[in-house]
Amino acid sequence: MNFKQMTYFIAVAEELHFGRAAERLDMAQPPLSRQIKQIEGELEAVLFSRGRSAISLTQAGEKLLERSRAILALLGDTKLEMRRLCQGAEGRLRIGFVGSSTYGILPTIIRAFRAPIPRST
Amino acid sequence: MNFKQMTYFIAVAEELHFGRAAERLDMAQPPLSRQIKQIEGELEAVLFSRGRSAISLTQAGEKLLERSRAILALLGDTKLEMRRLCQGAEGRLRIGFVGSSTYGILPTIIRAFRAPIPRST
DNA sequence: TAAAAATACTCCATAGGTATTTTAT
DNA sequence: ATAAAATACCTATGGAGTATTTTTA
Repeated sequence: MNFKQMTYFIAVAEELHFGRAAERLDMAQPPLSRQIKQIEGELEAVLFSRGRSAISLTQAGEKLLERSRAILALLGDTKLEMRRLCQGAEGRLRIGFVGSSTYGILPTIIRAFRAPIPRST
Repeated sequence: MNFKQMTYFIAVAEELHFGRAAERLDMAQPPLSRQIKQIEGELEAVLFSRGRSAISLTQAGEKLLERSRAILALLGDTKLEMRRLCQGAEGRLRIGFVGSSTYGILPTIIRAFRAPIPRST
């Protein structure tokens, strides 16, 4: 089971209809059915009760829905955190030097930043 | 980023050495390096400071290690829960009927369970 | 210069698509 | 009989391997 399969499962669990879930996921119905089957195989659990004009979540399915949402939320949160940390790192970048005047050396620093990174020999 | 990449990242973060991490993951070093690079690209974050004889976690890397462990723990927990629910479902299966004696019909029930499921016409 | 990571390339597994069949009301 | 899910088959993306190059202490 992977994150993509979790989003697939959540879509089917919310729509309770493979066709509509596939549409919402912008994919075809057969690969969606197969992915759900694969999850069921891997977990050795039946997640949906299939009937012609109504599928419903089993007890295991209900639980998995809950957990999948929690896991995906934690993942999303982590991605935001990563972005935040990078911005923070940029925000903390300060350059200082000791000398009588900043103005003389500033253009040199700027040129150094803009120049291609030299290879070591 | 997916679960597999998380386990890759955790291995490198713990070993602080791509070669050893690859060995531990029972895979070659180049695909491991590529997967880590791919994570860094997706998250737009540098996770390791690379030096010749020492790599180390950046601040973002430390955070991701923490979060990855939490996410994988939650996933493992979920899988156990699924198994537990299925066992529970099996445990609740009871068959009853109204009649004077169980013994006469029991072999019939057993045969019915063992027979191939008939197709509807 | 040597140990380690990155790159180049090749191959294969699997996710996804289309067409079709099976199922259940 | 019909709507919906499952199956069959094909294609293509990308993950993993081997060989090699690049890096830096």
